[in-house]
Amino acid sequence: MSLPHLLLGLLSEPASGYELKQAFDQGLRHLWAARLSQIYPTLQRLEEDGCVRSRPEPSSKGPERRVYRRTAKGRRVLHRWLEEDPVVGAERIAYLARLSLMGELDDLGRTRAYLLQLRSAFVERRRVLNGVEAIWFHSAHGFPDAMEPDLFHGHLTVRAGLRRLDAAIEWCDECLERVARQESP
Amino acid sequence: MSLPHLLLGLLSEPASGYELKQAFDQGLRHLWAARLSQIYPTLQRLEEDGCVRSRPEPSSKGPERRVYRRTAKGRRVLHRWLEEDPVVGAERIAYLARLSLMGELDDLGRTRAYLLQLRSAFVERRRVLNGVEAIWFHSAHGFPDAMEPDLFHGHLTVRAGLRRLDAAIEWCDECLERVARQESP
DNA sequence: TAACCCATGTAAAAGGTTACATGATTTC
DNA sequence: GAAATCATGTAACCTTTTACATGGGTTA
Repeated sequence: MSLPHLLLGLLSEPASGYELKQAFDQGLRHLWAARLSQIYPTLQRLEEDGCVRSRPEPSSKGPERRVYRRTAKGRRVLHRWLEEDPVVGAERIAYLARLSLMGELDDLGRTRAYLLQLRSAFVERRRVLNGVEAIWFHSAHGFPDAMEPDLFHGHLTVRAGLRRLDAAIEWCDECLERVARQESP
Repeated sequence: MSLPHLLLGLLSEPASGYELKQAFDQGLRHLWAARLSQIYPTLQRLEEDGCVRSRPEPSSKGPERRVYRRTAKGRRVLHRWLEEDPVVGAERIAYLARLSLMGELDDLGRTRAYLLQLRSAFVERRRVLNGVEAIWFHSAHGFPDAMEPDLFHGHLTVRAGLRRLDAAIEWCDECLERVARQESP
């Protein structure tokens, strides 16, 4: 749906497929995911379309790398995509879809266990994202009100992640209380 | 990834493909989406696998319907899926992924417009979900602490949606303030 | 010397969207 | 008479996952 555009966006600096995968895992991992087996063919297609150009370069460690650079056309395609209106309401939240059908089991103990697992996963993710924000705080000039555009926008989405996780954890607590009330009225 | 399981979950009552689509649009629309062109073949595959059985039935209005029923095997498959551990961290949030790359445009006016569009979309969705919760309140026996299992679990996910939307709207406001400070320091 | 990281890919299958095709009934 | 709703599907295409395949260099 947008992997080619995301790759173009990450190619503000020249990078290999392997590095782009790492950029996904570091910068976008709470927003999107991509496997190497998807990234490599997508880069090839972007090159066929003239949005990137690549050339092999020797690597300090390991085999030769293929380094991709954004072309003028790639930049135009990226900007056109960035200027589109936001798409809201297409999210899929598998763990909630499953929860909403768990009445079928008629086992509130199982529901409680599920909610507790969700809660600890959220707490762990919040811990990690807090660490990410701390790195931002130490490394970004002008934090928080005079940052470089790339860092500023990246930081906005980190804040979104933290707020979502806080909300998710509070929701888990609300649910656990309601399960308790439902179990022993 | 789980459409067959979601359809099995929605088939607590016999239903046609068309009705299952409506159930998606009403009950799961803030968690998952599915098109009719995906639902019909998936039901056929579930029937081949012995998880549902179908028979044609006359319709009061319009053409003949094909009504599906869950089999004992379908029930077992569903329960096994419902007992799996929750999968967290696979969500894809396209509008945030795009925002995180919008530094490329170097145009805070565009960022502000994007955030305002997001905000009003969230406000509208919250309005709709509040309506859904009001229907729950009026129609569910024992609301909120002695509800039927299906309704109870469905309501938990409505609460999740409302909390997320509240968090998303607050986040938009935080971002808009930061954009303003970034623009005129 | 084993495990891990670097680095690139291909192939098959599954999941999902868009477009096409058809036709009856009800409501305005 | 037109538009919306009811109702079922197929075909082509795109996206994503899973599994397979290869091999050099670094570190414990």
